[in-house]
Amino acid sequence: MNIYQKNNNIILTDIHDFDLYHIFECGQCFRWDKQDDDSYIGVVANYALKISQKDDCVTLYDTSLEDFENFWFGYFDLDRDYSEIKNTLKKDVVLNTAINSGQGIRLLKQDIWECVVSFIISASNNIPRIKKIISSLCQNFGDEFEYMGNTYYTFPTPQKIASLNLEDLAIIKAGFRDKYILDAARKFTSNEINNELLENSDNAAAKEMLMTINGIGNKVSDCILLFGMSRFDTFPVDVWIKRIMEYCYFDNKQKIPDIISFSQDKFGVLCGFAQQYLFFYARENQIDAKSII
DNA sequence: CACCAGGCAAGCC
DNA sequence: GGCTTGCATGGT
Repeated sequence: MNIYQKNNNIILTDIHDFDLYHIFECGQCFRWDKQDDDSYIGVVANYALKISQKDDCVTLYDTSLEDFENFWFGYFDLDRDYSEIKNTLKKDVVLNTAINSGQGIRLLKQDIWECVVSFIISASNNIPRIKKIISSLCQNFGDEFEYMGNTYYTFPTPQKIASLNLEDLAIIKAGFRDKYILDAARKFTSNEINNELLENSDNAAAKEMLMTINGIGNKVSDCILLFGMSRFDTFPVDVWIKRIMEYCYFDNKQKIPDIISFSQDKFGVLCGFAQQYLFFYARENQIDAKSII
């Protein structure tokens, strides 16, 4: 990969294992929106970014080299060799197919708190509505800033959300999840839970801590570990993953804990990456209940 | 063809 | 089994 600065843009050439559609549509994030010209605009931390791609050339618009090196490089996980990961996983025939479908997936380095709230909202919900609720949360309670002539909003802090009540939060139409969001904010502001405590815990202890929050169970806590804490040995199982695993490996119904232990045995420290390739493959090919015998 | 009723969607309690 | 909300779906 080569990095150039041109006008106010950062241009990456000869980039591999990187595809905007694969990265943003594999279920890990909710604040990136595809534009009519196939570029994406998203908000991360206190940055907004427009990013486009043509083959092995990627452009980050109106961004300094400093911000790229200090922030976006890490966010897009550009220091990791995905070719090596894919070569290992491709030894499995199912993963080989899944990787051919979403070869450009990368695991984004996301914020723990944002993952906590986002995946609470994801429970029993669909992606367009998840995105709508999160967007409304930010617009109503985040801080406003400008980028390329448009207004964007940061993700509200635990302190900001903890200062709200259920009536305030009703405006985002999260439904029964609003009380869970408040509980999460209270536990993060009281430091009953915080990033440092989580990062100093092993997977089991971190999950246990997260699951003291109302609205966070096994699946949501696994998503927080994988997407917010880089715990790549976790394998979140939602209905899509359950279906594709049953369809490709078992040919019948399975219990979720059995699917998890099967995957952790099979993919080891790479099972978080495997999960993303499988999720994208399942969604792209609409592997649904009808596909299962 | 418009309209409505019932089902259901990245789970959790 | 219930939970909020919004929406695609099929029936009227």
